[in-house]
Amino acid sequence: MVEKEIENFSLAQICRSGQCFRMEETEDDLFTIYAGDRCIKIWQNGKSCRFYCGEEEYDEFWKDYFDLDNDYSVYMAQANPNDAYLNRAIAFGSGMRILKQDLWEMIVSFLISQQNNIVRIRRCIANICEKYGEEKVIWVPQSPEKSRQLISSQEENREIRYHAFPAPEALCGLSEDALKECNLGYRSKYVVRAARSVVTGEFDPEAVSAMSYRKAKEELLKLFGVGEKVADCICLFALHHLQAFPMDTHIKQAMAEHYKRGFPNRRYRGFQGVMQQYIFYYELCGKKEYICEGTKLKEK
DNA sequence: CGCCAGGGGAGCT
DNA sequence: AGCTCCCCTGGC
Repeated sequence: MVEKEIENFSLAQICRSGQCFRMEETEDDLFTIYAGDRCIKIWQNGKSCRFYCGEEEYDEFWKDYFDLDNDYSVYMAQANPNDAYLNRAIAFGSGMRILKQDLWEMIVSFLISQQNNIVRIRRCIANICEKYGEEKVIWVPQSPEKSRQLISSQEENREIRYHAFPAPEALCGLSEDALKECNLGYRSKYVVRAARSVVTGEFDPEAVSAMSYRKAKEELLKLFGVGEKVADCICLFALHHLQAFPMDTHIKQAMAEHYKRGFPNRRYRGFQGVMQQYIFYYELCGKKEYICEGTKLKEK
């Protein structure tokens, strides 16, 4: 059990931001996050966070995963004071983080994301995890009420079974259409071929992780089904290349409306991706009329 | 049934 | 860079 006070960190916002498809608010203020073969429950009320894991796991994995050593107020403060739109977006998503997710998982997730909506992307990923991911077990407090108290004895805990994200080896032997059963549609062959590329060594995640943004993107673009936008999403959400600026339909729309002369890349050199994420989240969730209920947003 | 949109991509010019 | 065509599912 790890207790922290964290500034500019909102699991609710990250959850809705579309960079992570295996994260949900299970109960009020209680989040469940799956990452690779891990799973964690986190309770958050404002700045107060309670990670249901040991100090060791927090230090060696989750702290880095959520980019918690990085001070995002530095990025936010860089916004041009005359750019009212960007400042609105930043204020709306002030708890945003760019996660450091698993490379293989992000390749598959964003291959699936193309011509697809977020609800269905989540379902597709849940399907392939359930069918091809290794079964895992963790222990969590048995009820939301109890989760609000500190619990150390394991008898009071309850086991949770879940499925890890499938390894490339679990998918490389499938026929190209096999994942249509998981609702992937024509994207099935992209995922199967990507798995083969990894298993044959043609695409080496370790090596790509060590590359610069340019080189990594170049390698990613070699994968069948990976184009500009998907490559940039992977660079941003797995490799933490904060200069990557994925141009999806929402962002294109925002650019056309608010940055007719192009996004000021000079000004935000090196962290355009962070600004992109504030804008994306604002376009996705900030436009409709919402009622705020704690960390939850309800459509009016 | 048709139509279209959902965080595109490949393969051309 | 811009165009066409391709691809699949879900909602109306």
